[in-house]
Amino acid sequence: MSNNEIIDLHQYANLKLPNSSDSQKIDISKIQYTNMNPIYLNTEDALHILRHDAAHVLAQAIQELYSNAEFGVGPSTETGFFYDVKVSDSISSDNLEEIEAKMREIVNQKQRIFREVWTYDQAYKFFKNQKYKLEILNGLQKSEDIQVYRQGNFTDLCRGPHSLHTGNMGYNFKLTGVSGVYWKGDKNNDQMQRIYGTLWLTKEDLNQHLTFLKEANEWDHRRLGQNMELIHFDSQISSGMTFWLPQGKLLFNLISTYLSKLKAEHEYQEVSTPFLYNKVLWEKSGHWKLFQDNMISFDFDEVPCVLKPMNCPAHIEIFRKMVKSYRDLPYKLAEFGFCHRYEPSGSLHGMMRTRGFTQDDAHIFCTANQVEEMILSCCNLLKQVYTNFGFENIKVFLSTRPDEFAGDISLWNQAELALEKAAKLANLNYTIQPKEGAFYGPKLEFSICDRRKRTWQCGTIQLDFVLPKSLDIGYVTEEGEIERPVMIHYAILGSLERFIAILIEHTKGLLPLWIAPTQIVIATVSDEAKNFAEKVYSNLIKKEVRAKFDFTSKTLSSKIKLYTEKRISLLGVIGKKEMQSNMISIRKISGKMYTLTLDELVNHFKNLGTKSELPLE
RNA sequence: GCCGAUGUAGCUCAGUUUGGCAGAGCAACUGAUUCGUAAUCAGUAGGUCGGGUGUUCGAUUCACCUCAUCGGCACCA
Repeated sequence: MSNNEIIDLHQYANLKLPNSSDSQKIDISKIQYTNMNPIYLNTEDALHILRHDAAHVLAQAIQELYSNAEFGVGPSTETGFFYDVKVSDSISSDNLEEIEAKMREIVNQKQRIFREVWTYDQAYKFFKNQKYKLEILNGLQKSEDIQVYRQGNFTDLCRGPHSLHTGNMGYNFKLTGVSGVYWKGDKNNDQMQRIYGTLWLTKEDLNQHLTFLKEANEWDHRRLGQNMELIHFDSQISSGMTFWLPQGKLLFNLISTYLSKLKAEHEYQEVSTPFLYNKVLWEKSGHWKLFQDNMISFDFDEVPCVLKPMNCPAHIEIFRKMVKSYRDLPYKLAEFGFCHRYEPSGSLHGMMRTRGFTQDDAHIFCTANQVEEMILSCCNLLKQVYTNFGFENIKVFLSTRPDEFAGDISLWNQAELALEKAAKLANLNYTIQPKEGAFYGPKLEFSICDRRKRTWQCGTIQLDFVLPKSLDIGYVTEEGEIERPVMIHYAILGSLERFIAILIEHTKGLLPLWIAPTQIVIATVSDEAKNFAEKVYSNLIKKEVRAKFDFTSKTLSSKIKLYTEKRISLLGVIGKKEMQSNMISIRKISGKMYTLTLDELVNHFKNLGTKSELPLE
């Protein structure tokens, strides 16, 4: 065995170890092993083992520093590791340095990591003061061998694998944070603290990751949206709500107009419905029972009222008024509906999670026979929109029946099958999320990641056999019978606020030109160019190019800096040179330069379509 | 809602350790400058130090409460 092999041979070889009432200290050098692939230090394969080592070293350090620490679980993660602990005085982020120093000490000591196999009773006795470890033991069979790993004074119930000593994990790690968690993720359980760390094979990888975290801050939509003068938040006067500044509202309108047009092409009819409703409606629909904590409600004129958290019951109301016969189906409604939800304070997050947001909502009322075709067309339209916005990597989830649901199971099964079939026909690469569906039906969810790689649900297609029944709507069939329509809830972007936030983060503020609220700024080099610049600007405006101007006496350099910070893609520079040649110098934010006539420039904008870039090349 | 951190000028942030007149840069405003691809110069103005209560001769600073934000957790029709 070479020195830099770190494989935990027992784990990988699946060796049969003797049952014994005594703990077995296994010395690897005495084990015969064949047919095993060794894992070497400094390989990707080793990384998750080393991160798991780091979790144990973290726990060991905490055990030494906090005598009364109780431990939960401590796995490796995609970028590092964490350990859940409970100590009598809580651990603050100020304590991390001290813990990290202790960890480095343990790494330095290269403590041998032993794998041991105990009996259930032995383990039970050993962990008698470790409440959470005992709970884990309770979940195991009494006849099972219990595997533990031990290094120094620290022994942990663990499936492994681990490397051979605490030195292998190296020093390329950093504790990154502390957060509160519930034991087993259940809010009814004890509150514990999770200490997070990140660990990499090389110093460069570590620094790269830390830089990534730092840069994620820079491209945060809250910061960028403010620099770009799109949005404003004032949490003291309206927490969890967006103030759209003029440029932001323009962006919002450009996106919603694009969607309106597209939906009209697909025979959706746009409607607008009230914000405020009598609570009775939501009691009937079933929402009140399940979501009253998240609905904003109050008495108004002595009537119990609710601000709509969604648009479906309102669209059902329109269906009731407008649709009588099977001839009217499928009936497709669309609305940019502003919804209010009382989101928990800790979940608010810029425009990603707000208490007031605009759903690009749509509902299709159809017959059972039309369902598949409708869902398929929903999937295809959705794909087209995401592609136009430049999102290629969207995550698709199929969420199935939750424990708390309405309606009967056979309808649910039918609905889940229909969604799955359509997803396959649309070539969607989806993952099933068991029990994550809405109470009234299963759903396809379309999620995108933000700059920090957090996933946010945007689009959704939900099948619903329940609301048409609870709110009692029907249509007359060919045979003259009354039948309930099937309802499909359909949002392409989901919340416009959330989608725009993600778009800002993805593009680092460089919005695709076809929806950039300001497409170009015309800037003068000096006052003598002002007349020509004015002419250029007014011509662009006449041709509906979203241009702005800057004829101030600031230097060109300072203008470039200013509009780079505002994330304006194109700067039209006009000075003496341009005046004389009757040309416009275009500077892309990247620094690339072009010289065009006014007509050429206008034509480029005219031919833009939904392309992100001007075809300047 | 929970754990931890944070809240000072429009924005980014010092100052609080040890209580004693509220600080800087950028932005804004005024004036000068007419400049060629990421910051021209000078001047002026701008803050109840998130809010409340307490301790104190005196609180931005200390204590308690509260609101909000950030990183996570939980929740997300």
